Amino acid sequence: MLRLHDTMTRRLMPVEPLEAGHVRMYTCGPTVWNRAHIGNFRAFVFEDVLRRVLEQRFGRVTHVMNLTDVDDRIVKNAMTHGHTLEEETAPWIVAFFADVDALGIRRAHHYPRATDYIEEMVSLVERLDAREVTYRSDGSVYYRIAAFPRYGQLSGVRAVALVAGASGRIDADDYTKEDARDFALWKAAGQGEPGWETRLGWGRPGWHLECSAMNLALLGETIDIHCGGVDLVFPHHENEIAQSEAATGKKFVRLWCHNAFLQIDEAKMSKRLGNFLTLGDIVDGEEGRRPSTVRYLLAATAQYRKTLNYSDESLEAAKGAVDRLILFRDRLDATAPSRRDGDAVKLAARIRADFDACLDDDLNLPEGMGHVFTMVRDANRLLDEGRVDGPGLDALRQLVEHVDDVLGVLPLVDVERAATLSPEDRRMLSERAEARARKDWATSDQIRTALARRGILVEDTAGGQRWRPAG
RNA sequence: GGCGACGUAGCCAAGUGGUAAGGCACGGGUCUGCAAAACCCUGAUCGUGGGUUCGAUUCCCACCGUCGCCUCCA
Repeated sequence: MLRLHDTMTRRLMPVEPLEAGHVRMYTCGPTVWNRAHIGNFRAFVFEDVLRRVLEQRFGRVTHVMNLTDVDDRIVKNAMTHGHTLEEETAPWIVAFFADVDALGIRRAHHYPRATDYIEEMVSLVERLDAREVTYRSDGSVYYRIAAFPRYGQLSGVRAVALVAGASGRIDADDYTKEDARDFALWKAAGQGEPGWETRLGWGRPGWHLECSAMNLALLGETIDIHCGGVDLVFPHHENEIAQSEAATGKKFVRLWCHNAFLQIDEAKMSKRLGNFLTLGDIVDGEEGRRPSTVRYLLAATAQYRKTLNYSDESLEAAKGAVDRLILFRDRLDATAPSRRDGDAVKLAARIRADFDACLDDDLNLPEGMGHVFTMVRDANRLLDEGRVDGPGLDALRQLVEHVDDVLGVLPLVDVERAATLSPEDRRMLSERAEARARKDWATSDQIRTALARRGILVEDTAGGQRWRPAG
């Protein structure tokens, strides 16, 4: 049984969807004001792994991820550039999906944009008005935290302990609120600023409102799982709870999952600190890293609730792990069944059970991969000894497929390989094969060296030469 | 100041009340025309100090260190 750490109760909770065989999941998506960096993608990759496990266990998942396409930064940039909001965000949305695809992240079923749900948000505010948890000030609408006694339950942040501006991230004077803890549901917009003329007046939605409104519209009043980075626990998710539960009177989320940060040079990777890298930086940079390596690093290097360190060495190690796995898959594909049987079927069954158990235990993919690599060693030994028969090969192949159904790196490697070989590379490979056929080692080695400089590693096997991309 | 997380071999990182997975790197070996891959061998007593226990890296306390959240950052 799959169990996940629930932020609300702070314990492992079994996943039991409200509707049998159908999990409803909402994950906080990007604010499209800039290109998302790989720290952001740690969250999206984690959520993708979760989604894949949920699909294995429950069959059906409805996954919603919002695109926040209106916020203070977007408004500011749009005005600076003379863009509409849509013009300002369009390129970043395109870039986001390019990275999602490059990292093999399964696309959510819905990517609602905040700006497409203005009416839903206005209605939600009206419902909150009816519950008397709102108030007006300077044309904006605020949520009165004092009216929601459960406030703070998710984050453990006690109301009294909150110090306005303690993080140094906001100028508290910018807001005219009754209480520093209150937050804007609807923000009055100035002349010439982007906004919407609505029943709440001229303005734009506050940050948290969209998630409550779109959850309600696409998944219903109570959802099974809601995910995001730990930084969203407070205030974002706390505020979502306050909005949603005050409006519906029902439990909003049954299980809250939050992933830890990606760290670089002993600090959280973030736009604000300027210590961030995008997928493009890594893939197009000098090292020429591959998306499959980045995915492995983000998905399988550390358990999702542990801080993960980014460094060139950790990328190198991730690459090594991907190589080991892909070479093993290749070997299985290239191997003919032997007569003798070394119990590979039993080995595969045992490792599969171990792997699944690790994932069931709060998605511990790093531990699961430990079992997988133990299997790779044992299976390679059996293959060396010629002790894997037909059923054994099938079982091992199916196991690799089962593992990668969660890990998701093998298809990326296949794409990378297809894109790596130029016509010139192909010509050199066939020349080398010919040289080898006539035992012209000098020419053969020379071409191998030349290909290596072009990023193609060639190696010889009993079945002929094979190659793989370096980097 | 409030709340929380973490500290395991050169690096990354699992894990357990009974003497510690896996990946990368390093060294030796088998195999190979050479190399690669693969396989074999080799490395840590788990931040520090106490406590509980027959026994703790794993539970408790203190301390040291690192990191995060505390209003629009995944």
